[in-house]
Amino acid sequence: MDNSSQPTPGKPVRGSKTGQPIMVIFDLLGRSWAMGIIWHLNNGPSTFRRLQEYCENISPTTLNTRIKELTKAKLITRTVDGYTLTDHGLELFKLIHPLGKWARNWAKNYKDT
Amino acid sequence: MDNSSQPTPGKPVRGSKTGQPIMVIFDLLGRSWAMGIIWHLNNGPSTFRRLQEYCENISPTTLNTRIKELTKAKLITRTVDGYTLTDHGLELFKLIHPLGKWARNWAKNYKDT
DNA sequence: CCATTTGCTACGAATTAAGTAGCAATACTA
DNA sequence: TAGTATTGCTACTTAATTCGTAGCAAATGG
Repeated sequence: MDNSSQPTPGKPVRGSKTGQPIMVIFDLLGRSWAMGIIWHLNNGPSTFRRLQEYCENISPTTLNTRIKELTKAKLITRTVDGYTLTDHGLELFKLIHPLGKWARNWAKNYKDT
Repeated sequence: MDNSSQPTPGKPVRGSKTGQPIMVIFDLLGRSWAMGIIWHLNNGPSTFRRLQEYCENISPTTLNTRIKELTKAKLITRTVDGYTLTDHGLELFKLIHPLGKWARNWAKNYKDT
C-alpha cells in the first residue's frame, strides 16, 4: 500500500520541513474524520461498520485510509473486539476532550452575534 | 465569495448532520493548516506574508481560504498589526497547547519501535 | 514620483475525499 | 453442514480540496 503521505516525525510534513512533532500531529489530525474517529473510539472498541455509523456519512474508502494512518501512528489498534484506542490514543483523547465543552460554549456565542 | 463549506453550528458538517459543536470544530480544524495557523498566531499578530513564511510551503490560496474560515468562526481577526487570535481563538490555543509537549513524547516513542 | 512590499486573485495541475457497488472471509442459523 | 447474514474491506468513477506559480492593485517608503 502507498505509504508516502503518512505523517512521520522527522520527515517533511505540512507545516514543517523537518517534521516537528506538533506539525506531524497537526498533519495527521488535520485530515477529514481523524479527530472524529478518535473521539468516537473513546466510547469503546468499534467494528469497522459501527465506526462507519458513528461517523455519519463517512465513506469506507476514507475510513479505511484514516484507520491505516492512525494505526501506523499507534494511536489506534485492532483487537478482537474491534478498533480501539492505544495508550497513546487515549492520552491524546484526554487532551482533546476539553474541546467538547469549549465547543458548546463557542457555538453559543457564535449564535449570539 | 462562496460560503457553502463554512462549518457552522447547527448546520450539517462532516461528522454530524445536526451540526454538533464538537463536530463543527473538528470540521473546521480538520482542514489543512488550520491548527498550524492558530499555533503560529499565538506568537503574536502576523501579516499575511509572515504567516505564509511561518507555515512553510502554504499556498496563498489555501492560506486565504483558511483565514476567511477562521475569521468567520471568530477564532482570528484582523487588526492594524495583522492577523491575530480573538479571545475565543486564544482559549482554543490554550486547549491545544498541551499537544506540543505530548507530541514530542509521542514522537520519541514512535522512533523507539 | 518611483520602487517595494503587501494582500491577495486567477488558473491549471495534482492530490484527496465522496459515493456506490460488490466481493471474499468469517460468524451465525436451522 | 448447507444456507444466510454480517463484516471488512477493495474497485472505480466523480467531486471537492489543495498546490504552485504568476502577477496585479493598493498601500507604504524613500
